[in-house]
Amino acid sequence: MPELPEVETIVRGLNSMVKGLTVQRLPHVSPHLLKREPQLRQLTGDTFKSFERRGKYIIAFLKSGRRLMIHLRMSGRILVGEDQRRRDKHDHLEIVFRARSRRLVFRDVRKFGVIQFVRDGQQETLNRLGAEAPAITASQLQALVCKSKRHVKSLLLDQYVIAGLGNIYVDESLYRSYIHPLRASSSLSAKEIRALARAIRQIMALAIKNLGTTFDSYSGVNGETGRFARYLKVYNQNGSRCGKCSDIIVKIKVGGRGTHFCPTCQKDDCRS
DNA sequence: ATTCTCACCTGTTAGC
DNA sequence: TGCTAACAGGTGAGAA
Repeated sequence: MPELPEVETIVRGLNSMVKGLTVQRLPHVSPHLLKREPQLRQLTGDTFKSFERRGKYIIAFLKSGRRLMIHLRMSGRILVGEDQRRRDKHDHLEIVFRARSRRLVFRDVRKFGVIQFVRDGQQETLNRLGAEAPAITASQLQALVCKSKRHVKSLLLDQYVIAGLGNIYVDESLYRSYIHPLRASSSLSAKEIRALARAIRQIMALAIKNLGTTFDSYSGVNGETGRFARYLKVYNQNGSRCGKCSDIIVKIKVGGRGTHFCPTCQKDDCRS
């Protein structure tokens, strides 16, 4: 579910609502989270100093010196509110803080989300992540793209190439730069690479400014929904008309992911 | 070595 | 209307 702009919105919300709070108790921790992180209950008594984002990861810095790493995957959400709401069947972690009876809930319908302390293995994963999508430059992208024959869509989804892009923003970036999703990465011209890098930066900036994209379930920590859906040109727009050429937006599968594009604006005639 | 496919889990929706 | 299959914002293990 959440891509970089959504995670960025959540991290900002955590820094405004949870920073400085001390964990009083954990009224609820699901077994599947404890299986991944048996020491999760050690959060009790610790204090959240600050939150940062790296790619789609949330990193919480704790007073004890440890760091907690959260990945929301497809359906994970973090909600912060008063400590008296009813527990949802998909709530897997509840944190009650000492001050102001504030409560944090980790909710995740599909249970793909991961919460664990940062150890060597997790640090290695963070180290290997690619450049941050909102800051990607044409020369960085050039170096990444030229070595691979993979479909450009699949390459852009690879977090170890560029960190933060997901299915929505890859489709939107390719549309904005007139590139067909099935193009071989190494076939992109210098001009196309410049356009793509610029599109990625612009779309990330606009999406962050609009608090991300909400279709149904995503929201920030206070429940506020993202407004970027109104700017979508191709994602989920199959069947409607392209805003540039009036052709019909189509949907295909690339690397197992639904992929939306304009067959006229994003020509596939030079795939290799 | 790089790249592709599938499983992970639950809910919703499209199609018969 | 009801059943079933396919699909969903992501990623990693194992196969090719």
